[in-house]
Amino acid sequence: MAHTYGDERIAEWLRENEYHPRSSKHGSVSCLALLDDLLYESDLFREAAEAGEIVYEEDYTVGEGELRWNVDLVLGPPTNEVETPIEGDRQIAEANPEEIWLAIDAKSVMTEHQKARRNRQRDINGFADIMYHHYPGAVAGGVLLINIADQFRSPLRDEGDITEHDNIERLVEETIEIFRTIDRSEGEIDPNVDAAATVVVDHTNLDDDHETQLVEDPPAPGENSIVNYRTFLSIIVETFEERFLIGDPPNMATLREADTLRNELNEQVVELLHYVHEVGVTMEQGEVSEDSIEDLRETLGQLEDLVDGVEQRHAE
DNA sequence: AAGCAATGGTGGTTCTTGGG
DNA sequence: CCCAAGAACCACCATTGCTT
Repeated sequence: MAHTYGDERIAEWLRENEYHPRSSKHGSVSCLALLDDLLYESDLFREAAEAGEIVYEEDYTVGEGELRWNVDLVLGPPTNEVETPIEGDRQIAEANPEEIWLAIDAKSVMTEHQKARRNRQRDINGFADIMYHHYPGAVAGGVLLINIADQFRSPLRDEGDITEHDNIERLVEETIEIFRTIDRSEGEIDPNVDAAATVVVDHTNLDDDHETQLVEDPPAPGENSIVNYRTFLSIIVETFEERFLIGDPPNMATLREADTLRNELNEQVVELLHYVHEVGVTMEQGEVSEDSIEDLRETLGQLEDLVDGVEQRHAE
């Protein structure tokens, strides 16, 4: 039986269900469909999943406080020694992961594109940044559902209040462009997203004969665009395989440590600059105080200590 | 198992601001 | 005065934990 890819499966779901902005259903559907795509496309991943070496979890909370994020789908090695059995026809177990190796956030822009797209762009960037902070090296991807229907009924608005979009093609085109041009990590381990997909659908949310369709013609991204769903999928598969399934996975503990150390260095340099400035000002006034010299000297010493720490830890 | 209130995430909507 | 962009708000959904 032929495999149905995630973009088509989202469209199928929308064809049979009503879209509700406050529901997490559509996001869940697209994430699980993507999970099936990964299992289908990557032999290495499927084998690891079948062997119980990788599990998945939906709606996973990363970090805490300000740096908290609810991730729609995460993949990683399981926490407990006890192997969770694989249930259902999906060849991967659902369990709590020990580390996060791959994280997917699903977002949608169904109406009010003008305003919503900037918010979603911010979400995707924030998501990638937080993932990098807690799980440096984890592959981060975003799936963005974009509606191109020129009419849309929002369940949040008053009955009969149908949103009409003239110039919807231009809006969708610009929205895709925003997600095409957000910064990517391009194989590096950095606070950017590894890949993002834009899935264009024609969905009115009206109970009429206008059937929901997956849109693949322009302005929907073509196969050679990095926001095309299938291209997105291959970038995710390639990055994920190379980083976690071939050879030794990166040591996240070391990466996290390096990140805090780098941040400390940065902070110390900023402080140093501040005191350099202070000394400069007092020199202009012709009255260099012993205090400001001492502040500068002290900060310099602290920076030196940090550098020593780096050397001890990392020099061979 | 069923009912219920509390809670938090979500994406659209409204309000505010700023530039022309 | 108008429009676009950003911030703040809000109504609803799903989930959880508790009680019956």
